Amino acid sequence: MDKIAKSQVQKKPAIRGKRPARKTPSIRKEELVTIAFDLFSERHVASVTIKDIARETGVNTALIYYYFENKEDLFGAVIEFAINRAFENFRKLHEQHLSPLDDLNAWINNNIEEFESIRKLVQISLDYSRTQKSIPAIERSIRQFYDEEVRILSNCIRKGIAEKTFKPVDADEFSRFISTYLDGLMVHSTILPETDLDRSVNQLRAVIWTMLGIEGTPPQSRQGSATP
Amino acid sequence: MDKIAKSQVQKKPAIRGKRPARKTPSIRKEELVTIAFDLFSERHVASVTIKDIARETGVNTALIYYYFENKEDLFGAVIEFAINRAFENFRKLHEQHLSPLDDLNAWINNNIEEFESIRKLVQISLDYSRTQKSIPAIERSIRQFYDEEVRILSNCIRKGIAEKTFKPVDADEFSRFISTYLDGLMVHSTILPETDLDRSVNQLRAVIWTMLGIEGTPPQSRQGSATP
DNA sequence: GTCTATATGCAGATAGAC
DNA sequence: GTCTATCTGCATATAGAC
Repeated sequence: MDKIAKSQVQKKPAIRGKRPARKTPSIRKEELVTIAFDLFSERHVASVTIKDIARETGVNTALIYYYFENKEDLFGAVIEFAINRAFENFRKLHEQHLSPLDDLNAWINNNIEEFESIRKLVQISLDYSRTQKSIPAIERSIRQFYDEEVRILSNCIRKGIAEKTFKPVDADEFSRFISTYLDGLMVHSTILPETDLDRSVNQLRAVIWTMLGIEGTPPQSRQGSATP
Repeated sequence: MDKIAKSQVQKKPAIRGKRPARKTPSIRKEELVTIAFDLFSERHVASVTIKDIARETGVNTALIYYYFENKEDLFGAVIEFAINRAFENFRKLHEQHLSPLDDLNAWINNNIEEFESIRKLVQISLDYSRTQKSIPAIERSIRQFYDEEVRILSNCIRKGIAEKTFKPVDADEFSRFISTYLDGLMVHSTILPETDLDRSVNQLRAVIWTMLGIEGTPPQSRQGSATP
């Protein structure tokens, strides 16, 4: 009884928070990683200071070193986080749809929906690649991300070809082509912010439809949200 | 006579160099810009120190401040330099070839030949875009670069369509598509260094040939140099 | 035009209180 | 878990000699 009471008393003062409420490690860590992810992708690691991240998160600089060994460690965690999130996203695409065409459309739509977050991931991967540092685990993750993206698309195309709804093409090669184009789109939209995403994706659809000999006009994305 | 002799004498002591031979301002400046260009594109501005550039150029840190106001100024000069060089390169493509098909091939080949230097330019443009700073002159240059690249290609496609050697497509839109794909390729080859450039370009050719309904198989790039 | 020497400031990182 | 205070080192930038 006394012991329990005591332990309760012990907890109370711990809960009385200062400015930023005391959070469980995992929450705080995730919070830091998410914010660092945004900052790093927007401005490059070297241009973002630990203080920037701390300020943006609303915590003190030193706290970052409580959760991460150093800036590089944080950067690693950020890449890992971004890639894992992207992978989770791929899972949606693994739910088997009925037709390869539906799968294809789902794949494209997913890329539109997740455009911003994929763009950030690509950007950070690019920044990482320009680092001299070599962290095998991260490199593996990045490769896996691209492989998985291409694999999903490639499977769907292969299936379509087998079913004769798509004209025969080299599925792997063509998937890589599409993936590369999308990367280009990410870069373009960063360099030229006025880039019309919907138009660019519609153009991609036009090419895919022609290459795969799909009948009819491809579905068009409209500007803004999906709501009418 | 005397005046001429005197001017010759004046020059002599100037030529007596220390470790790094004294150079004319324009040479040195260009040298610094070229080296900075390589470093910035490989490693991002913020990760390259003035000392790095000085060391690589074989001069003293302070000399950089003799030629440039500060690092940002140097960065601006680097972008300007890179874009101008790219523009000079475009001039080749303006020499009118005989057929649109030759023009198209020339355009693609140019992109292969200049791949490294365009990649660096794209990389630096991307880095610049992530800077908060807005230097209108630079932004204009970057836009002009993309516009020009697309314009050249688009003209050639338009001509081919007029001559009925190409199937009708939206020339501007399709040119932008190709340009975007190439940007993607630059990114890809940085992130995934094992990227097979020739294969990727051949795949691009396959798509272009299909989209434009060009008869026969497109010319294939082989690995390595053009020599047999 | 190029160097030596140096000021200055700030970013990354730690110690230790609470 | 979070903060205050502080050290350290290095990068940008300048002054001034040659």
